[in-house]
Amino acid sequence: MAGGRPRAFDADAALDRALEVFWRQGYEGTSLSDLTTALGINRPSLYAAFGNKDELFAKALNRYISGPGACASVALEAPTTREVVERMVDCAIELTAGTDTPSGCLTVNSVHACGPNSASARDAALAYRKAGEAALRRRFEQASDLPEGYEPGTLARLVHTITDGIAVQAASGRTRDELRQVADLALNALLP
Amino acid sequence: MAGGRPRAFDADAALDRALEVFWRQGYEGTSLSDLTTALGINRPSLYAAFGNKDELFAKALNRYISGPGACASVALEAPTTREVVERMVDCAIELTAGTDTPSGCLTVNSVHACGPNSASARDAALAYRKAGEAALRRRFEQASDLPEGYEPGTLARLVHTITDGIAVQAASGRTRDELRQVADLALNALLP
DNA sequence: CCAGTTGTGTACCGATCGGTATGAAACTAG
DNA sequence: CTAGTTTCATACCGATCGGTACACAACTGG
Repeated sequence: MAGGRPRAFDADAALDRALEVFWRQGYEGTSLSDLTTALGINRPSLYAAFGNKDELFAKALNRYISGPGACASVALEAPTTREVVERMVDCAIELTAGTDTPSGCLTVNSVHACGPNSASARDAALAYRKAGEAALRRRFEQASDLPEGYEPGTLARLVHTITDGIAVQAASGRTRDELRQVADLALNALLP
Repeated sequence: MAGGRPRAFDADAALDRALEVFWRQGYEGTSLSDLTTALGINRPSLYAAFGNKDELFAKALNRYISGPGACASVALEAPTTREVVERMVDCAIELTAGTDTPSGCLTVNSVHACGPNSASARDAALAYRKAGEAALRRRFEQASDLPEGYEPGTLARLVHTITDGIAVQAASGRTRDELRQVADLALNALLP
């Protein structure tokens, strides 16, 4: 049992770069050549380290959720309903309209990859989205300060709808400050 | 001056089918082979009638805006601010979660086509989106019943954000009835 | 009939797609 | 050193991509 030739690149850093490419160009808009040039490695190394394109996307999506997108699950820990929603929306704005990262949301983008060869990427994104919304609903179900007439499931869906909308707006070029105004208006109307 | 061989297909009906394919699969997810089989014509006929893939997409997008998406501009004619928003949101739900048409919104989908060869499709979608939002803002600017503290531009952006979110939710599989509940909650909070 | 024009069908173009075979290079264990 | 193992680099695979050349069919005006 010997350990062969050491790999000449940092797999973690490479995955980060893959995430950035998928985030900017989407699953369908990213080719293997785009990936190999961005990662600075050649094709066989990519396949040996990450599997095929679908698996690499799945790993990048994983990193997206647990890295820059982690604020969404952290937001659930806020004490009040209002603060949960507030942090959730703030997270969406920073994530999708931040200046250091591509515009838009990777999961929202991937939902719209509906070509015949994109089913696996789309399904992976849908699974994360579904789980995220279920967690938000559970958080509201356990809340004691939910305003009268607000159903947990419906509120969760509305918040998710708004953060999705923010992602689309960010992908359309809307700036962070513009989205903050929109978010303030929505928040003050929804949970005054 | 003679009129050559008559074309063997209905160009209008073909364009409708092209729209449906782009709507369901997105610009990047739709190949020329998908189009020719869906339209029932062969490649040279498609190119002679509609130009290249980009031009066909532009024409399909045009038809989308002036056909099923026309409810968005009709909504602006409603008498009150509340009704404008109400119809706008209803339009988004019917358009993106209707049972006779593909799920999701073509312009929202196309914004997420950000591969290197999709710039023209993306730009066309962005132009329509920008124009639609400007029209909504102008409608609110001329409104006399705008609630106090509501800025026309911000409200227009929020409504657009919500309709975008609805489109994403519809593309994710959410049903029309679920979206109606979400829309009701949002509307009652925003314009009680 | 003929000439001119326009659409149709087939068969093809170079480029790129995702994915891989192959052999040399770089390491570890003995 | 050698044997075994893993990675790297090149070069390639069939399939599909968007787009087109070309010959023939179907029409109109004379």
